[in-house]
Amino acid sequence: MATIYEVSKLAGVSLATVSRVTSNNALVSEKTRQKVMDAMEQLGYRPNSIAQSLASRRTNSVGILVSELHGPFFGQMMSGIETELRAAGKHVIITTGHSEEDKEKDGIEFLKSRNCDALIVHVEAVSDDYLRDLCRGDIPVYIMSRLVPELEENCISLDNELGGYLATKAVIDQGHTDIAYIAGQQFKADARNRLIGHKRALAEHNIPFKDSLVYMGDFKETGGSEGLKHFVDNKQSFTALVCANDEIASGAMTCARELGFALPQDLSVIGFDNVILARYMYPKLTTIDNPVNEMGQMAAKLVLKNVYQQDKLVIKQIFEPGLISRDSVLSR
Amino acid sequence: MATIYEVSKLAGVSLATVSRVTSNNALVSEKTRQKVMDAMEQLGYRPNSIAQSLASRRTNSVGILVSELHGPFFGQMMSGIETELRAAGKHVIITTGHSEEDKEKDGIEFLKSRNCDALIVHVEAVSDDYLRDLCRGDIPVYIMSRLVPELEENCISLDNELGGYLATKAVIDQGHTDIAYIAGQQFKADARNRLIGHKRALAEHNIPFKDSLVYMGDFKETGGSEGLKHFVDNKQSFTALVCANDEIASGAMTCARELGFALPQDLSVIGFDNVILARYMYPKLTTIDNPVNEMGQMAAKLVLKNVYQQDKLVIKQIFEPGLISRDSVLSR
DNA sequence: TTGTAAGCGTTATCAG
DNA sequence: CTGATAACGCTTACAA
Repeated sequence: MATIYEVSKLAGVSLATVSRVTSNNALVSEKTRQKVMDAMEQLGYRPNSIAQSLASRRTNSVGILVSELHGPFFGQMMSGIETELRAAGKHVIITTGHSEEDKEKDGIEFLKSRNCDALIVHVEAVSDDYLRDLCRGDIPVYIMSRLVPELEENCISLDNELGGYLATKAVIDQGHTDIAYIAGQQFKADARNRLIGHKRALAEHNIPFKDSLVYMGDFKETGGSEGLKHFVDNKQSFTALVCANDEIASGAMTCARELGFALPQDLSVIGFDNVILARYMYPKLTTIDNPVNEMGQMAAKLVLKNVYQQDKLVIKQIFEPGLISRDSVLSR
Repeated sequence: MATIYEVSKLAGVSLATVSRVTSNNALVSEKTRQKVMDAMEQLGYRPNSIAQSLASRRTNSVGILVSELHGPFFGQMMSGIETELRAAGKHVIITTGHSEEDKEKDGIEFLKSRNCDALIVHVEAVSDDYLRDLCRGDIPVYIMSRLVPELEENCISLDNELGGYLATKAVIDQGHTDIAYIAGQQFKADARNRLIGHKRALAEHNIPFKDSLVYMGDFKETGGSEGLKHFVDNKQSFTALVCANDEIASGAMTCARELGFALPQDLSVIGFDNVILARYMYPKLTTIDNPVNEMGQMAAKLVLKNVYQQDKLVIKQIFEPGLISRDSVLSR
């Protein structure tokens, strides 16, 4: 591979000048620029990004930490991030935290050791304090889908309370008043806020909140099936089921069918996230849109703006969820 | 951040010695090693990976090119690759090709410019010739889910012909003889081979192959719905539908239901890939397992072995698909 | 507008 | 087993 040295020789200019034309930021006369370009072309020169990084103290890489590499949620998120960053010539280094504290911290260390210019993390297990500490370090960190007090500037998040509210309101608007709720793990802020939104919707419509109609599950299919069984075992009666995410809804629907419910006639179900599989389910799932892809793009823009000085980018830090009506909620 | 220089000073040894203990490969006396370790500890020293790369001409990064970052198929694949590589202290730089020739080539160039030690690519649009050329270059390239003639050594692939055979055989074994098939785009080798397997299964069971029962679609939901409509519009009669992948199956099932079919009573459907959503569909989809996750791991092992000299790893280049029986195929 | 030269933080080669 | 010292390929003051 040709080096900048050979280019400078062939073009008959100094190293510095070649560097100037490649980085395209300093003033070089059109004539010399052309000479240099020709030489580069002729030698098939491509700058060595490692050497560039070492000298400029900038790697043009941003580290991404997600819980999992698979799953529609993270897929959308990474997709949004990568598209935006790639277009700007930056690359993403991706690693996983598996929603476990140790692994999340480990992933972050790993990324830091890789000299990323910035980090975009989706962490669930690590504490707010840890994050505040982390943000005090020398590498900029941006946080996805989580609003950390004192770190609002670094967060891209969804208004989960509103989402929870909208979900429950959607079934109330269809005439339901006996409404069960399967929640996510309450150590996760989004799960907590969605539940709060649920309660607000009930209160606003004068429907008394009953503990017996809430099941604390987790964000997985099994959470849904266990939740539904729990309600049935306890002889609760309800015509609508609000689920804290789509996977829960899927598990609950499968289970409901096994227990002999006709869907959506005997039971209306609403999810949250509008993850791809919501479209594939039967009946197609009514749910709350979580614009993860856009949020991913926005996180990328945030780093482009703050870290790479792309000043005119407009940033939006809090996103609003919206109702996606499909076939799983029936009017009473 | 402390540098190797400060460590060497504090430990009272030379740069070279510090380097020896960090890279842990040369012989250093236990005593000096300890001194150095202490100094590193005390300074919170972490080697600068960029400088290491520049000096050692090795980045410890492997470039991954997938068609999309979202979607269960690629999720599984990346997951397999990342887990394995991360455990070995290597990192992955991920980018996308969107199944378009230009973008795939572009992605590869991007990765090359990033000085990756190796590339693992899942490309669909680029020609075999291009890949053969690419492999002649100085950076090792490994190819996922595609068997390129003359490049067998660099490929990790699935026996798609066998998979296609197994899918069709599965419905034949359940007593079906009128079998429709919705294929994927025939410029993709896997789509072609699955169809060949389908034909072999028919032939082996003395079921005449009829052109009218094959629809050339694409690997998406819409391919499934269009295919099914096509057969119905042409008044074809069939009791089983074999789909070239799960998304096609999903589209076909949704469409079938809209057309008034009861599933699986009126129509048995089988998919291919055993992508996560297969579990979520109703009825749960019978399909062919495509062990993408394992294949991803294996690709990673291949680079660990060939590029990073982890010699004792055992490599398997061709994977076998298997039948996953669920609820969407009914016995006649 | 262009050139000179000093880093950037390591690894690797050679002596000792 | 340890130490000098020259790369690695580029960026960036500073000078001209």
